[in-house]
Amino acid sequence: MPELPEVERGRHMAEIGLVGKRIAAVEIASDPIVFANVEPLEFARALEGKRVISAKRWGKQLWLELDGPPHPLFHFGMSGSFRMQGDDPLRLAAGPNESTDQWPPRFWKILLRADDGTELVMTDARRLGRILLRSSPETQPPIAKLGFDALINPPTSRELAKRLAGRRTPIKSLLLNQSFSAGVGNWIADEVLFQAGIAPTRLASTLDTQETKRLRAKLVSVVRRGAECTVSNQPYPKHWLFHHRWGKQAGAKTTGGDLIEHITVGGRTTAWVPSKQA
DNA sequence: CTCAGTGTTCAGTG
DNA sequence: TCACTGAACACTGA
Repeated sequence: MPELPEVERGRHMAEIGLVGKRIAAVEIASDPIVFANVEPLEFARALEGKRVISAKRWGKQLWLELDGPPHPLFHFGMSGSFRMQGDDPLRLAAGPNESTDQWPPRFWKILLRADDGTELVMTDARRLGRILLRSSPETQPPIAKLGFDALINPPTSRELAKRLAGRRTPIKSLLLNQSFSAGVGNWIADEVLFQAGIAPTRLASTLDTQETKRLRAKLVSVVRRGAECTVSNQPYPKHWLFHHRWGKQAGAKTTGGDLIEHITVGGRTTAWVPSKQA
């Protein structure tokens, strides 16, 4: 699930559920992969009793700023999400396997209980997610290595043009590079390029001024609208490629009736509309 | 049983 | 050293 909008949803959930409260208890699932060999007891002890000052996000990284270090940093990998008891009426944050009728839900990795009883968990079925502690999250890797976040500090078209110059890689690959544009994942890259009318295989350095302007505008609008929809449990706009791109269906078409083709770019399945993207 | 998959890392290449 | 590529990772569900 988690590209920038889904992670923003997690941040929002943590903001509503935890910010301003004290962490009364922490439960850690035994998982040396997701916790990268941090001792469960040590991890729990680092958080218990601390007050949550804010919930922050950069790209796909999400962290809680506590009233003292260290601060917990979450990455959702391919299948992670935050869940809160009683939240999520439309189950958008839950995969079909993550039934909401058990608590903590299947595949839970960490449970944070606030001093008012609110409980928030991170689940991760595929275990490609990570939970770390950082003394100063924003100045340390992995966050320190990330590029711009299209929701927080998008570049101007002029700046974007500079960063595109000399990059001999398909524009889609560059968009997926987190040190270039943090938070962009596979379907967002495809959606942005579709709406901007740029073929995913185009070498980044070959985009002209108009294309760069469109790319910049769509990067910002897709990410912003995507986050708004995901946070508020609303579906994405009906004209988005998103609704038609899954499953590699032969003959799949956009809302506008244009044929969708599936190829591989940068090692990832890529949906695009040849008649609209040059 | 096989395979794809909303992500990242790392060894290998040029 | 840098930019880039592709396999590997781990697991579920179709």
